[in-house]
Amino acid sequence: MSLSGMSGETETQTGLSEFEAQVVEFFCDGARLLGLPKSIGEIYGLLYVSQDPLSLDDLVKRLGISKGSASQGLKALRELGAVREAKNVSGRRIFYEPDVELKQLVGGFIKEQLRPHLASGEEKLENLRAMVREMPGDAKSDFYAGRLERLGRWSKRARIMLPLVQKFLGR
Amino acid sequence: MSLSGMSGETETQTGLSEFEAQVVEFFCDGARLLGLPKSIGEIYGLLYVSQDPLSLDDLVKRLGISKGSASQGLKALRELGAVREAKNVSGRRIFYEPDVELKQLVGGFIKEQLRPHLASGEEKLENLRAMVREMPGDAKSDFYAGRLERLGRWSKRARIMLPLVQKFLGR
DNA sequence: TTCTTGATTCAATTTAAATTGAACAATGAT
DNA sequence: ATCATTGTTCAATTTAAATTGAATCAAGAA
Repeated sequence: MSLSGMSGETETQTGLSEFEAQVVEFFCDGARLLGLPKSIGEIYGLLYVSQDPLSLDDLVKRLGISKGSASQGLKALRELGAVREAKNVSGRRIFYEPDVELKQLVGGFIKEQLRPHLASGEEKLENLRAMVREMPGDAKSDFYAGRLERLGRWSKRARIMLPLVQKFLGR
Repeated sequence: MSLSGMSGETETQTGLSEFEAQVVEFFCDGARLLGLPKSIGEIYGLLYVSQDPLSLDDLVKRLGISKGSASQGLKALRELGAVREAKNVSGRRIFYEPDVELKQLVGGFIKEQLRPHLASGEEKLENLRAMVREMPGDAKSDFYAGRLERLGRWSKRARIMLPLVQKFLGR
């Protein structure tokens, strides 16, 4: 409990209060868990704990990260639908605020991170099936076919599961 | 379609057939998706595509990985409950086979990977709540309290969700 | 138009994670 | 007991990923 003046903080301040730092760390852990770079967790975390939208420059100054990181992180977060531009009062500088609806966050993550991987997996699985079809029908190819069938069931489960998860978490 | 002799393969062979290689790669992708090292995907993948249990040495030779990697990878897979020792006919060498029940795999992953992280998150969240309680009750601390409340809801959702996912995927 | 400020890009660097392999333990055979 | 074989550990290395920052681009302002 120190860095941030307890009173009139402008948005030009530097560093984080103890509380802010801990929230940021909390989201870092979250990012890791999801396989995202920690800078993304930091950025989202600071936006999450801030009452007012922040600019790229604010993020750079307060988190002590580079402009490059901040820009790339914000880009990723926009693509995930986890942040949006706040409607802009002042000049041409863009301010960001977090989307705090779990529903959106989960939806974006599934759409941007999970689905593509699952789709490429499906593809590879189909290739494997084709390879087994080419094989002479012996005991081994039967074994392979069985294994692939099982993989197909896993994959199907995943496809059914995702919308359910999404539905459950939305609202 | 080349490396593996189409006929009498002993378990001492080297390298992977095209089919095996593709299955192994499939599981590598899966491992990445789950945030696990690729060697773990390779090991599980090769076990998955093998009719007979394999020893650490088999894995080293066929995957071309080091003994260290194989040992550590098998350890992790055992802890996840993703592989088990096959009952041992021959000498003191240990042979492994995969657990191919999605239910077990998911259960192990949740128990070993997810739960610990979620638990530590809960802890940090509780710390944050304590910090807010210490704050003077002004507009900002109210804002913080609101944000934390929301985080608490996310966390609760996750706690409810996991058993459901597990139940759905098991059988 | 040029100048200034803000944002993006990407090659170079740094950091973190996974892998190696040599040394060490453990276990069984002789 | 010793020897031979198998498995583990962990410091050093390699590899992959994230971060930096200088160059570039874009958009108003003058």
